[in-house]
Amino acid sequence: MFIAFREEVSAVLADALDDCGYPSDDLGIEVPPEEFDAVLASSVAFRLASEAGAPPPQVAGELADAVDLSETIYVDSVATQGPYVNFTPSKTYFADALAVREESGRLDSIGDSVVVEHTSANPTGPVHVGRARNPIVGDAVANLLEYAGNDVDRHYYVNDAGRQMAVFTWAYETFDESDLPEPERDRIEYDMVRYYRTGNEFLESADETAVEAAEAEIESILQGLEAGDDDTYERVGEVVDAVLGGMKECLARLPAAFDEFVKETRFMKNGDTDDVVARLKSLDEAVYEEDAWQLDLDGFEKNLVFLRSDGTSLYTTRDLAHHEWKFDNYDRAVTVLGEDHKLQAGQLKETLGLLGNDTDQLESVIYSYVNLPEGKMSTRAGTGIDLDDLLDEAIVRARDEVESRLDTRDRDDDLEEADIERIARQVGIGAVRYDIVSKQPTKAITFEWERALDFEAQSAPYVQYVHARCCGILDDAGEVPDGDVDALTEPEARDLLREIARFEGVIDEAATDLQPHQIATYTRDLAEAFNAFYRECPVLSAEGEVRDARVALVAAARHTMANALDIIGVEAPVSM
RNA sequence: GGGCACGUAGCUUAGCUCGGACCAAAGCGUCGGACUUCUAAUCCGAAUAUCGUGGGUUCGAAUCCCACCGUGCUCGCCA
Repeated sequence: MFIAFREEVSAVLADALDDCGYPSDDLGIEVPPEEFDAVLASSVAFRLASEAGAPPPQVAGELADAVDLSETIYVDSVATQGPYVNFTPSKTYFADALAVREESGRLDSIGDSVVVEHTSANPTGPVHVGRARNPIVGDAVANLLEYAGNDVDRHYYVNDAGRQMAVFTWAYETFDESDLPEPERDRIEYDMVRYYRTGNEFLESADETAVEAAEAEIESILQGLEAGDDDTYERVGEVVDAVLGGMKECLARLPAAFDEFVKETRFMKNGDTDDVVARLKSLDEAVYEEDAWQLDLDGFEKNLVFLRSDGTSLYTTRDLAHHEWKFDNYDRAVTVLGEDHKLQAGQLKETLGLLGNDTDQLESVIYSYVNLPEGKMSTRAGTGIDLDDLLDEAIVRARDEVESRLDTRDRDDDLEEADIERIARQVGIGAVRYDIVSKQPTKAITFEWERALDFEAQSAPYVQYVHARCCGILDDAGEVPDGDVDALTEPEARDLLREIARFEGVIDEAATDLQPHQIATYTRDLAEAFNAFYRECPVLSAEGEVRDARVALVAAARHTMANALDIIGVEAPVSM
């Protein structure tokens, strides 16, 4: 509806401008304020005024007269309001909005295959809140692109060949269970991270000879990986797979699921990294300084080292091979990454271009880390709030809320223990996700328990509640009739239809901008429109055509809300 | 110090990419109202803003440009 409406407006307006002898490169199409009936408007008359030698309202009138609506389906009428040219929707526009169900917001396939890489946290220990934006934003970006008609794969790139993993492997093989503190939680990555922390502590505080011996062992692990030594792969792989297994379980609680975990060692073993290194060396930008191969990239503040003086590759070297593999297999590649990786990402893209790749197909979504009031979270140092703890606490608090509301609850549907548990989980985890996904990712967040777990505010339960209300009405309404849009005469019903019709446009724009927070903003607009309708238009007590149409509208609203929540990864409760 | 990002009511944010009906929109908090009626995790109303500061471009700037201030990130043969 909205997208077709917009296309119709563009077409008829461009024609009208041509007919009047004005340039049609700038249509000035915008969304009018709420109080207008128009779905779209144009402010182009402002800019044509001086050329036309007439005041903007007069130009607007001339254009409105020239607009030909004989072929349009969704645009019903055109009118001027001062300097603005307003386009109002037809009955078909509202009727189509009333008819949306499960498919609400899903755009036609555009046939692009897209890989969304997100999270990709090093397998060093429990997922902490500092990085929690990554899986939450990443999952939403992937969902969004899917709704926008792309064929999406979700990848987690596993850094299993870096120095960190070599340190971890050495620590795991060196220290004994008895040297370690009790694990914070009964899951494998909490068990394993104790080796990593103890190992790092040792490297920082042990005497020089002991550290040298340890470093020699770490170095031999890195060399083993570089040489493709099977035994080394196996040793490192054991640690990586164990820790990653636990992290997957944590992420599954959000839930964030992946189609593939791509290990960087894959691009070492198959020779791609060596191939990249050879090609990099032959570039004009390649320099050999201080025994290390580097790239002197234009416009970057530091050289990109791609081969250490000991001959081993670096993260970015392997990532180059990784991205060429993505380009071979997908039309587009989107990466969600923290702002601290921005410089590296810029160098990666530049270098991929030098290697002959079309870098237009690579896009990033940058987010800033969640910090504690006292500073950064770190797995190594053990400073940080574990995502598991945040989710646990969210569920506990949500459960308290559910229980405290049981006494005053109007609806007599007798919630069972299983329902209480379900609602607590949906609301608790939903609130955490919504809080994160509803903000622009570039804004810094300082973690505070009270704020992260605020169920008031502009929060998940507010929009989830609308879905639950819809489900409650539909449960009692029986079969959902098609409904006649002419029976929906109240402005609140019309406004709700407009919001529903707009959903596809919101998805289109949010997907183009890779900004899932626009969907979160939309859920609030939709919720407000529904609540106004709910207040003014009784559904079950209405009769005949009116009741049928209102039931259909509730069904359309319910599915639209469900899909909007689906995109941002927040569950849609059938009751609350 | 260089580069990048962010700065909007007391607090948390939307609007900024694409300037226009914006003398700026929400939530929390404050104050006052609405449940014998489809779930009150709801709704209605009141008060609260030099849109960081200064300049510029424009018929028009929260939105674009420049400078400055503040905060964060970054400037490793780490990732």
